Amino acid sequence: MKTTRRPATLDDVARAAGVSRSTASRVIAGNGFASPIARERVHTAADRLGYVPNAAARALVRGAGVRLLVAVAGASAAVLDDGYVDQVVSSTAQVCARYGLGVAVEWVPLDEPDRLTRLTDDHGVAGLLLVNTTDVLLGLVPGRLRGRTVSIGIGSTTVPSVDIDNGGGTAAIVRHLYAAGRRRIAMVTGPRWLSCANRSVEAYRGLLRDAGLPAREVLGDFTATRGRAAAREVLRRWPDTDAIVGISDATALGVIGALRAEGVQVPGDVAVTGFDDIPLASATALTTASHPVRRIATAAATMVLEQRPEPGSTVFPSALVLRESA
Amino acid sequence: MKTTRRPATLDDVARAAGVSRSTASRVIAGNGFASPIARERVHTAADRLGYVPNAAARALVRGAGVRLLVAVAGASAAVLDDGYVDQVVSSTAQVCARYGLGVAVEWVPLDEPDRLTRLTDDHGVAGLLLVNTTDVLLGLVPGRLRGRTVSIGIGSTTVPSVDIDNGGGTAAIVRHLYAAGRRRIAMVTGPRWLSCANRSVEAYRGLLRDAGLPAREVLGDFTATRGRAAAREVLRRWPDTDAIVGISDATALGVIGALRAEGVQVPGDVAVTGFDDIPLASATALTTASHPVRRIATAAATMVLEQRPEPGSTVFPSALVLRESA
DNA sequence: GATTGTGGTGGCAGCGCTCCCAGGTGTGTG
DNA sequence: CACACACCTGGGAGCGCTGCCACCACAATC
Repeated sequence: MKTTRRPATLDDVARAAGVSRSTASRVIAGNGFASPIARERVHTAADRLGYVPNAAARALVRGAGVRLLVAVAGASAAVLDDGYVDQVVSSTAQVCARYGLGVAVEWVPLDEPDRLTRLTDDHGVAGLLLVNTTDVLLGLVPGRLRGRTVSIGIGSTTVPSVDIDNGGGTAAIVRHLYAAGRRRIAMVTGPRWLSCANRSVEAYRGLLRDAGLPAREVLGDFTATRGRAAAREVLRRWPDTDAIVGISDATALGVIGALRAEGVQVPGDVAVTGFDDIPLASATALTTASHPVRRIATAAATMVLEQRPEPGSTVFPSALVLRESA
Repeated sequence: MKTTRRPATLDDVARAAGVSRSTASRVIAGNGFASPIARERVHTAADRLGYVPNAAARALVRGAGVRLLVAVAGASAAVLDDGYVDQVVSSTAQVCARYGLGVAVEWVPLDEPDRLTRLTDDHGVAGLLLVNTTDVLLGLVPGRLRGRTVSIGIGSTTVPSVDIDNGGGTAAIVRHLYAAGRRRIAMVTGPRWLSCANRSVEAYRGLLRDAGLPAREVLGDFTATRGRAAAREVLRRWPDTDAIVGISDATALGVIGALRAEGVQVPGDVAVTGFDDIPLASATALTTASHPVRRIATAAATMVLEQRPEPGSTVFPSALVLRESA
């Protein structure tokens, strides 16, 4: 047993394997030539010594940085205290663990995009994950991080993205409502600056237009509070509405609360749908569309860490989840 | 504007300030002597150049590590995909961001505690946050990380901890049930190996003993599924039960589901309570006790990063949240 | 005037790693 | 048999930073 708690270094491994540090490095890092014999001996020695590469030293010499930054755009710092962001960060931290890296989260105020520049000037940043980002922010990604940046939810030509198929999910929902005989379908949308929200809205508009039905849109912001207010507005402007499509489950839950408070039956008088399939949705029997946040975040983080983001958008399908609210 | 994207180094700052690198280091790191004049000039130069210390280099020379490890003990890797762990990791990542560090999460299987040793042998680990840990695990924390380790939820003499006052929260719940006239109070407990769960159980036992009432305990595991089964067991063993205390909100929600399926009125026939006050609790009108996970995790992470964990336990109060289920 | 501080400073080694470069040893071609 | 061209290897520099050490100036003490 080793009595010294000093962790094994590459030198220790090289010595144990009877090769030079250079050769050991080549084998461990996996680039450059190395004979099968050398490879074998280095790996054996490394295993025996329980060798783990020193992330700091590696990052220093490679100029690579040592942590992945999750930058979340939003109106206030409160966006960070959110179940969605929690899942993104936590999944990312699981992936990072396998690479000897860590994750940090920071908020980028919508009205102060330069904050991103300051955050990425730190050469400790090995990669960038953009959440709820905007075109402005996308343009601010420094060259150093090009090829090490992935956006979640918002695509662009310069930065690859991983997305949920908001359009497809929303389309499935609207089609379901139509098939169930609903014809006066309203929607509580998301903030206009978020393109992923707009994809849902466009799917809704497209389907209604194809069916020759008018769109009934009220601006929302993903929250239940805003959903409540929006529901009342829908009722006031279009009293004959028989279905409300929520941009998110939280929105839909707010809508349902407001409707029931007004004595409107759900789904009897008005069907209500959400998006995301959060745990609360199954408990409240909300019809919604799935949103595999963990898988999306894991895919995005892996792209960044493997340093080969797939250009363009990688889109995960969203499945219709039928429950009682619609 | 700087055209080269190379970030400023300490050498650049020292040169701009007209001092040696040593002096600049002393000023920036804040230890050792430095004249007010030197201090002033270094800070000015650093600001002007937008200098950010290279976390990797600093960690390398200090032998300090570059990320905080959140180690979660549990039966399966699925413990990581959990809202509670998400919040801990995400809050920690917020704190870490301020220190130029990152977070990684790893699962430590209950039947393979040695995994922790392998994880902490990595000298990239700057600090350790133990979640749902056990005495065995607490004993496995290496000397190198002593003083840089905090446990969340489980205390010990060797490792400082940050806790929620499970005992106090549960006591408040049981007292409330008693005050409401409930006298045949059962409890669905947590796994025996988790001391934070046991604190709740002991508070429950103590209060019932003081009131001269018998305890009615069924083993649970924090999940809704187990809560459902446990509720049926309570009904079978003690059909006259008029209140069930759940170890968690998920447990309580399972209990309620099972009771209603059996035609038992909640809270009419049987009052049910939870613990944690998750979002679902307010939506389902569950009486519970608050559990400020974010504040707890932030406090724990700060202790680790400041390298001065308060010895013993730091306990956050848990407040009774009255709703309709009890 | 010689000694002992005491606050302030720069030189320099070295943390663990990667990668360039010079120099092997073998196999195929002119 | 000389040459080219593989493949493979070890030496060594150096990434950016900290902290030890030697040094210097100046004031206080003997």
